[in-house]
Amino acid sequence: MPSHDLPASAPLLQHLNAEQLAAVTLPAGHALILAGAGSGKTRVLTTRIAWLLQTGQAAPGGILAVTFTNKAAKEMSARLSAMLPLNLRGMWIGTFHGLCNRLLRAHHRLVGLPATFQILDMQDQLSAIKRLCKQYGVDEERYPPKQLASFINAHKEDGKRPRDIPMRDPDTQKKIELYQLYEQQCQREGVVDFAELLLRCHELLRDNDPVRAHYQRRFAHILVDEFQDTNRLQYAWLKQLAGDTVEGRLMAPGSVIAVGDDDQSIYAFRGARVGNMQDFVREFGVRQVIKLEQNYRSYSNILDCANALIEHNQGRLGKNLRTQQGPGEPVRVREAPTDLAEAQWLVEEIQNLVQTGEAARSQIAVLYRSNAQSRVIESALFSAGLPYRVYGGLRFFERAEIKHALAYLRLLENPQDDTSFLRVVNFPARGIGARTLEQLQDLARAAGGSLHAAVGSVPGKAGANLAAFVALIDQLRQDTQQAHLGQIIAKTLQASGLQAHYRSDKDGADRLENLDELVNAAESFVTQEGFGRDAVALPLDEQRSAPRLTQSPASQGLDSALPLAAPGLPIDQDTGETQSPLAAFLTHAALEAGDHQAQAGQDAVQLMTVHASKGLEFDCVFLGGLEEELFPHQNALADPSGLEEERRLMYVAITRARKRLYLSFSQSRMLHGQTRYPIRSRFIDELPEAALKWLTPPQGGFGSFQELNQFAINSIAASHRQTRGNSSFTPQKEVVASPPLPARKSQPEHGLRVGMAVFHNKFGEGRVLAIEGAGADARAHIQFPRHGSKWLALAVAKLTQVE
DNA sequence: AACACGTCGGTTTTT
DNA sequence: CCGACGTGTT
Repeated sequence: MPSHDLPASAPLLQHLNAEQLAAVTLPAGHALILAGAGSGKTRVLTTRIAWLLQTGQAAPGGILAVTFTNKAAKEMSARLSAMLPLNLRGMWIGTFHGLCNRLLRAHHRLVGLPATFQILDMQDQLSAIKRLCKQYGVDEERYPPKQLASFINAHKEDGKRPRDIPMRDPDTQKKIELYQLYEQQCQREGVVDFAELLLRCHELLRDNDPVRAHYQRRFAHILVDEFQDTNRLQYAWLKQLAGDTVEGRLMAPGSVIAVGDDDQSIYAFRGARVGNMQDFVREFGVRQVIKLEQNYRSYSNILDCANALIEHNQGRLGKNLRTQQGPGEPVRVREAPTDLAEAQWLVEEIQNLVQTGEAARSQIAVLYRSNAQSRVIESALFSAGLPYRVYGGLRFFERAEIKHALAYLRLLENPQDDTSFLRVVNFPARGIGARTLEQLQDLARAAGGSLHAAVGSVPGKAGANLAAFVALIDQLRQDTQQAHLGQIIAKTLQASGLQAHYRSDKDGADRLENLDELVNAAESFVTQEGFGRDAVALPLDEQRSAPRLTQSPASQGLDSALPLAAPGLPIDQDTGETQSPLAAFLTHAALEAGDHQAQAGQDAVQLMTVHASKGLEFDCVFLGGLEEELFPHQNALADPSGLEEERRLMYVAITRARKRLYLSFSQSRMLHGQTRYPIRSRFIDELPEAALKWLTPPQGGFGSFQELNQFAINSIAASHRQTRGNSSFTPQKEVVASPPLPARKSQPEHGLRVGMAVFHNKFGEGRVLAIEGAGADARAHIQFPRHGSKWLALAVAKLTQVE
């Protein structure tokens, strides 16, 4: 390895701009890199690592790079190995959960976990909680399992165990109790949920000085991707790894590089804390904040929109994207009369783009705020015969048949896993009914053991059936002792009766296929992991260098941890214990739910939520439904921080587009089976006119949010004047939303007049309060007794006069 | 044990 | 309007 060899590193640094170069070649120490959208963030991260290695400032074993998603981790690894002919295996590159899992496997004894501990995904966690609730006779109306799950997860992600939670009301106390019981249940069964992986790992580092010291020494270079999305616990975990805090100051000799963009923080709802960025600067004594503002993705009209929009947020770290590309096309804005018309227009526009060769289908994305919006768009695309692909939905390892198969496999590994036991004890059906299981659960609880252990105590026919199930599992375990992973799974599918069950099911063909795919996935997993069989992790002192050829392929996850057992370290002697291929595969299945198995449509229009689009880019982006209460979403409007997150979301959407951006909104929209008449999103009004091209008259219709807002202020003031002394006055939304009375009188082609009684299919009978506009833009303000007052577009609303 | 019916709720999502 | 889920029926 060349050391401090500038010529050698020169090609690596060749195509970097000044900001990027500065970030890549930062001297050791903590730094924050504010990386704007499309500014080459991943490139900087990977080049930084490559540069550290190439210049001999770091050995592979000294590097820890952490991301949120497996996708990001894989991309980083891929780009790194393309850059350097180096062995990546000593490096710790992975997700927070993946890395924590690795640490916990290596030190499972220290944290009191069995070597075979299994990971619960969200579904598993929820069913474990439901089971717990039934067991303890919890009123599921009062304490919905879903709510309990989020209570538990939120506290774990805040670093809190049951005893750390202050109990205010009896309700909270009950939840704390259940959290504690849930913990005990998990512990007894040898399972951990996602949040537990992080918390347990955090506690491992916190409570074991030599372990912590060891990793602190080892990971001299820590790099964090998407730092704005870290939660409290992840940040605390990073701090543990970075160094000890003495009198409030972090004594960290190493280097933590946090890369993120506060303007793209869109996951507060799941615990992300942008505040970690400011905290990081303060607590790590960061002196270097580097901004990557040069954008390599979009034309300037698009960036102008992004910059102007995000400018409306308060308390930003401050950043302005710039580009050397020209203005490009203007950003198109269009108002549609209905959501259906919006979708049809969008499809026509897409067809144009494709036919003129402007863009490939796969380079066109349709983004929306909520999944429900995809329905109309999908049907329009479908009728037009345009191939499309919808992101999201079930992933491979989340499919029911796969989860069933995995449950059998988990029982082979860990018979105590009651969640898995219950999932498959009677699937396929074995005549073990709910009554029997209730009985079994009672017995198990009384004995304080697992269901598996209690099977023998169930009398009669039911007991015999249960015993047969247990015998099946035990037999299977025995029969597969010497088998390869693929064989184990194939045998399990057969012996469990799963295969037979789906074969006899008239529409079980897909599921059968998926089960076959599971065998394939396992085989390719083994092959892939096998590459790591002779991997050596080089500790910083490079004392160990001998390949550990004796390890089983699947122990790859451990091998980097092994050399850490430096002399004097109270690390389990058994970290040399290899994980079986099966155990490794089960972990893999839990931590990586697999690809969204969408249609393999090669060249298809891409449909997804704005959230799902983060990190992606497309030549052409359509963003529909830009309406108040949809985007920004109603539920986010309650507090200013919610609105700001919506704005960041809009910012993310805008910055996905390379060449063309289309924004649209509709005068009416079907939602939850009700037609709504929204007004256009305030976000549209926050964009610079100069960068826009309105495809429909901008002032047509209801006017902007600002206008309504201004009117609201006036009208509330007016109402207050009028209703002075009337304490019961509350500004109703409908009142607030009424525009001023029309100054001009229009020709009433629609035949409506103020004061008239009308009938509407949905809202029933109502009275016309006001009419505004003419022709296609005509709207009436109508008071309905049941639904309050509504502004209806007369071109759209079906109204009939009532005598 | 499979099916039918009624109720309820309904942003965003990764691990 | 539409899907998930839970309860009740055959």
